[in-house]
Amino acid sequence: MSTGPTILHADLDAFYASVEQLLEPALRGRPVAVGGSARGGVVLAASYEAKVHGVAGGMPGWRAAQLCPGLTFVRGSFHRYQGFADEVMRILGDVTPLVQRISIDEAFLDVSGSTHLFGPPAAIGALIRERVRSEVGLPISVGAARTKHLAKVASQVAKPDGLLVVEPDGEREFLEPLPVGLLWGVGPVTERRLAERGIHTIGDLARTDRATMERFLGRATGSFLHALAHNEDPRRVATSTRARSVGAQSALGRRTASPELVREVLGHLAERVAGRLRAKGRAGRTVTVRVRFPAMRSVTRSHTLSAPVSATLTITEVAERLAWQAIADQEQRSVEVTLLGISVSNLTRQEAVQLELPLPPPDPWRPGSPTGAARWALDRSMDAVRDRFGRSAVGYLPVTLGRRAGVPEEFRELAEREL
DNA sequence: TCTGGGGTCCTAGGACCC
DNA sequence: TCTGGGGTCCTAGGACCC
Repeated sequence: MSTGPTILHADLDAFYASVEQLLEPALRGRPVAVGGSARGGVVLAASYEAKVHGVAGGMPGWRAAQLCPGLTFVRGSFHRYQGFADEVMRILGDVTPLVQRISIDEAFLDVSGSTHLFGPPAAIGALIRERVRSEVGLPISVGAARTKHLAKVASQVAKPDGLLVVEPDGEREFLEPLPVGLLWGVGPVTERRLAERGIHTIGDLARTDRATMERFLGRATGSFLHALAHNEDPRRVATSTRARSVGAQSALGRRTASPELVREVLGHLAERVAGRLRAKGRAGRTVTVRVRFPAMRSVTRSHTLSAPVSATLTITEVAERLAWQAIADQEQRSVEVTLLGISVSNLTRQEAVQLELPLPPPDPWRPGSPTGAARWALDRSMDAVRDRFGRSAVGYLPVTLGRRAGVPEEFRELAEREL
């Protein structure tokens, strides 16, 4: 049992934007936004030169342009990112087999068994950074500490392009002055709630009694943060858990919710979701639909079926019914929607012979449509055609969807990729 | 000028069961 | 006379992360 700072957190800096600067030398040293434009859309990633002006991921493009004159918008080379990230992960794997990848561009490493080969954690961190820089060409920050959580905080503090080792006897001193927002699980809302009580730093948080925190943050969050502020690491960062849901959504701009639009969008989303479920050999009992209205007001409606489903048409039908429930609840004659989404949860393994039950009697059940196993078999054969000839080769819906708001197809494909 | 897409987890109320 | 207590599932909303 090691007591040294043997957990490393390695995190590529402004990953998408750094790749763009690597691919296009003219962008180096300049503020870059991946995604969006000065007229609209959303920024998916920003280079550090843009971040110093306040540009951040998730920000509307027009706002980013306002904050940072001279910002260059690039569309994004989404088909390239996975390869660069995989290269980096391969380098991490050279240091230790104990690598836990937690997203496309970051991973935890347990290097307790590697120090006899590569030296102390600080040397290992430096080696990783040097190799990633020289062999891939990207900046990466590394934090080292006794626990995963603390290592992650350290890498955030080390950014950009830095290395920070927190020695065990310096942990309290390190955490004390840091803003609470650096803790995993403290977002803007929690940060504001804490600030209202005069709690700004992790030190402030550690001095607050647990009961108070649980009262205004909820039991789980309160006790969790209490433990973190005292540098206990109660939550295991989950290792390779199975997906609990599969979903897809699509921003639409601002469109009137016509039957044609709803059917077409939900049909495409169901095709994506159901296809991914079948590819994983899974199916789910709960179908959830999200409908977003102007001003970011969104509602969800869900329905749990008696048996798991993964057939495109079945998911489409349930989703359509749920979406109209949500829209009808708005009590307006003409309803505008800005986003539709479908998610399937309550997942189980898809058995070879699928018993996809018809919906209960009150549901609109199309008399002529193939049911249950027949639908699933039909989907499987269309999956096979798509595997050979591409996604658009065959489907239930004509690809007539007009120009929609939203991100390039390659971004969705990157996002839905398994790590 | 009007906000992406993929997820996870927590909370709270109600239904239902024993 | 007038209503326990615990557990589980479902639904809806929301915070958060990358």
